[in-house]
Amino acid sequence: MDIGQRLKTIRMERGLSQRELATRAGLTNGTISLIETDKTSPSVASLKSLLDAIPISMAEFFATIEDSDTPKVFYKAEEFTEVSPQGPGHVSLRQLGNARQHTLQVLHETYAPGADTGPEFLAHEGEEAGIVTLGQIEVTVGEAKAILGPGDGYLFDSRQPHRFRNIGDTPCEIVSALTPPVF
Amino acid sequence: MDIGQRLKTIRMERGLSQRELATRAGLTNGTISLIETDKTSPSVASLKSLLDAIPISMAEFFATIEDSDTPKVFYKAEEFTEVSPQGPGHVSLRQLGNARQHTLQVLHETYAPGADTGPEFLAHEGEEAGIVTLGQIEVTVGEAKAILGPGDGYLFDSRQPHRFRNIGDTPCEIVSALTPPVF
DNA sequence: TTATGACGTTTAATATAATTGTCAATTGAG
DNA sequence: CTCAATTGACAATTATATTAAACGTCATAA
Repeated sequence: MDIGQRLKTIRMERGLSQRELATRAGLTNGTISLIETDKTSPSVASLKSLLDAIPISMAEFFATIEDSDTPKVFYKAEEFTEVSPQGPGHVSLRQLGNARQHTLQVLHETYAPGADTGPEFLAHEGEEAGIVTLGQIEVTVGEAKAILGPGDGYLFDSRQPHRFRNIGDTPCEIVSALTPPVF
Repeated sequence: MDIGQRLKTIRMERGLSQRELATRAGLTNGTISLIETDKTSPSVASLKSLLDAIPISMAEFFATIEDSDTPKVFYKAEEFTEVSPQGPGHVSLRQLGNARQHTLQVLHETYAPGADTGPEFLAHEGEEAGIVTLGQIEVTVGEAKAILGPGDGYLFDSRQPHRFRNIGDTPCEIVSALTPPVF
């Protein structure tokens, strides 16, 4: 994100010193120094004060920092967002991009040893497919059941009840795709 | 601004509980409660974590909260932004709206007793006018000098050197307009 | 009824942001 | 050059956000 660099750039553009901006915003120059050098993460109240004094809106401030005009295509591993209902516990579901803006949802799933999507079977509209990249997992779809390893895959109508269980003693990773997105 | 209400609304729309969102974001449910009830102002780092877990971008979050589609027309007194270089000390210059987006700049100026824009005369492009609403002030424009009271006004080419001094013992308020904006 | 679980809130302890005072480096004037 | 003023950064203190654990409420089920 680099809030600090962004703030510094705007402040310089307007020809303001840290002290000048500070007095306008009702803060101190020290605070601005810490923010600009990324030694602290300001409260939104503090940041709002600073932006009001420049002046520039919060939306503008963050717009140029994160949303580029060109749609985002590439994602680093750490940019994936965890969408597992219980957080990254036994089962981790790391989503690629913001599925709400697309018709396709891709997940990087990790099942800890013993992890289980639960005895109550999942079921929802659409199609679902995936390929195992690490470890082993037992997949149940309707009446069918299989144990899949690296390189193996699955593809089914999501309206069929399904369940995933890591019955091994090592973590299992799957790259999966859903359409339309569930979350 | 009401960050709390905004966060709560979005969270509810996605059908998330405070605890669920907290674990996803790596924070605690208590923190979210405090934020949503406006009992604390989160750091931008914390807010980012929450929004990433929803997920929604910072720009989106603040866009609907402050920038309405219809341009802003009305401003409360406390929404004015202080643009005095030294902050609200002797001289307070409170700007109406964001002049950078307009060709007209309106200020609510307050001069403390003895306040002075300085012996070095100001000069810049454009026109400048104002009406005194409270107290008295000595205005010098070029060779001309006058003492103005409530109801009195001035209008001149800003390229002429000018200076404002409150020579009374009560504060002086002026509503002034500049075009184009100076700041 | 009692128990159980999920929910949002509150409180005391802790981690972190913000202030204060100071510093060295830079800039401009004499 | 020297001197004074201004800048951005830093260390120590103060203020505040965040945590962890509790609470009270509301459901649902035994």
